[in-house]
Amino acid sequence: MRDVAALAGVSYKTVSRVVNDEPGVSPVLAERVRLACAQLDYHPNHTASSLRRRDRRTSSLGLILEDVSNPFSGALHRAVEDVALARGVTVLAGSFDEDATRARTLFSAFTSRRVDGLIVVPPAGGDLTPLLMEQRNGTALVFVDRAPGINSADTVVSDNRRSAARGVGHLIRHGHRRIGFLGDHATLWTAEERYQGYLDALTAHDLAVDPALVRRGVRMGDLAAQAATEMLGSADPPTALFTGQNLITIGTVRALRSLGRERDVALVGFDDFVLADLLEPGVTVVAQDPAGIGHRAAELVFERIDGAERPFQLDVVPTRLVERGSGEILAA
Amino acid sequence: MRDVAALAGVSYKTVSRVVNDEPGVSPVLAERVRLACAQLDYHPNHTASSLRRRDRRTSSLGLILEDVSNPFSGALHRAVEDVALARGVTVLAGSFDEDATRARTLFSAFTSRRVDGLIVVPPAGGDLTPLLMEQRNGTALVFVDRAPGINSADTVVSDNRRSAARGVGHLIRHGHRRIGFLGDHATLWTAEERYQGYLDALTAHDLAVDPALVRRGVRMGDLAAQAATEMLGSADPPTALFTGQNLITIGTVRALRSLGRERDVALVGFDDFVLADLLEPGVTVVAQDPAGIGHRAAELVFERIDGAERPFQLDVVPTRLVERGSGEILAA
DNA sequence: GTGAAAGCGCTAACAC
DNA sequence: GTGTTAGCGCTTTCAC
Repeated sequence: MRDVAALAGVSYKTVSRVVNDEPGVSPVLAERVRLACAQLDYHPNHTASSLRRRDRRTSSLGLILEDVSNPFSGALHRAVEDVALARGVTVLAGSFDEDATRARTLFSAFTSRRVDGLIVVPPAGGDLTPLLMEQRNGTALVFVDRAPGINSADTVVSDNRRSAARGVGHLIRHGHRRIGFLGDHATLWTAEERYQGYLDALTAHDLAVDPALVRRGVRMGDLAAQAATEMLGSADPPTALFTGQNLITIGTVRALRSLGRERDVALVGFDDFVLADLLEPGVTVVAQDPAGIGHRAAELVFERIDGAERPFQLDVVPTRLVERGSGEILAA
Repeated sequence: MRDVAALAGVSYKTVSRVVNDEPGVSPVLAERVRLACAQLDYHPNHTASSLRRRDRRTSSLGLILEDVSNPFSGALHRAVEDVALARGVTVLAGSFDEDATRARTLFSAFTSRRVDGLIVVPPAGGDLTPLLMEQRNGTALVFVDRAPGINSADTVVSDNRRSAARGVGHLIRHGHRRIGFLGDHATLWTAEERYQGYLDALTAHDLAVDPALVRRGVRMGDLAAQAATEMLGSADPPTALFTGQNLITIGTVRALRSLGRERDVALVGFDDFVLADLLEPGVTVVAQDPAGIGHRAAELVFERIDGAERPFQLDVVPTRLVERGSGEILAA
């Protein structure tokens, strides 16, 4: 920048004014400065500028996701990016991979870079204190996908419990009385919510909960397939299955296939997946809206960055029940 | 940091030494400093430190992808992240969405933040000059997925041409003589390479190229479906199809389904997709290795950051032919 | 309208 | 071992 000033024959500060489009520079000088910038291939150092700036803004956002390579995270990431881009804000994203230590590493990488805001999928069993301290220090904070127990930051989640109940209700309405539940570990907030939704639906229809029809902690597709196979092979098997997650649904489809019962046992899955409609039968799902979640989270984080002072809010993003065939199989 | 120094009763510099684990601080003082850090909830400002540092390193990497929400980009991103994390490096990622302007925006956001290295999917028709200038200014640069015409940076790509030839050869070996090609626009480097591979395979087996069997620029699934339908409805239809991209493959599967010809017309697709094995028949594909590409690209970028001086190299990551049924349908 | 000087949080170089 | 001073690239404050 010094070189630019020298070449343009103006002062340091004038260059700064031109670069930042500040008013009060004569057009002649401004043009001379711009020329010098181009000649020297000058690029302003954003990091130095935000260091000195009064507001300390870095125009960057940290995004702590479960795994940038899974479709849910990807869609959420993309939505955040789009909102951020419109404001000239850059996104730092990372995967914590259900590992609280890795989440901490990401967190400190982001805060040491002084991001203006943080959008975080809270790791199960992770300690949120550092996040909340940063929030008090002025970093905008929004939780997504999972609601931490405490009401201490804006939070955006899917309507897990009611949507799960709706999915199970759908099966009940198709005549099923024995509905199996295959879900993720109870320690995962979303998994627990969806399980509660399953229970809600059963009780709402005066159906008893049979522990033999509940399998939790079967996130891996193989585990899910095995659990489904066992359940269907039992003395008093279910006529329908509700699966609480993507990979579990897919594992279950595989199991039904290899048992040759995919047209016989009804299935509703939580969370959509590509090609669910091309399978035979198509898989009925409760579809989440990850882009909607990301979009909303970005809006909230920017409201806070812009200084909004209001109580913390919990936003619940609606889901859609997508009927494709598997969920409409009638009870025998 | 000043406050920490004051509280610990030491100088500015001593704090810096402790924070950076520099040798030559007495354990007593070090402990006092660490205590003060904890008490004041002090977090070093990484951005200020890299400003002053001799090497100017920001320990950050820019990643310019087509779209963070597509599975290929996601897997690549994740692989880069993992290599970077192991070195304490943070990744900034963005989607250019096949829009050269958006790519430029990302580029300048990243360079103004002084990333140490840049991993870039070069946009079709985009101007690479700014990237190459940054490279000369000392930013490590690696191109991925598409090889720009020029040999002016390390590049990591899939073995597009030969893999496509292999896929088409697979169909020929199953007795097909009339093989349709459905691909993306010729302006896309990968699409062109795959088309050339298609031609290679035909010529290698002394088969004529019939322009009626070639449709390019059908990236949208609908377009692909329509093109496939038309081709199969023609007077002298193909007995097999080779599709040059993910979405095109899926669109084609839909078309075959609605024509009821999925067990009759052979299909090999370029690029794998989830559940390809659960369709009936399973879809045979040439599977790329996006994680492998990302991993290699990250290695190369860090080699350059570490000061490696060697000619620019072009790394070609192998693909796998995954036989699942659709590609093994024999010619009538 | 323009510029000089101070200082953001930190590290480099060198003195003690 | 430890502290002092200068300065990274920039914006602020305030004087002209």
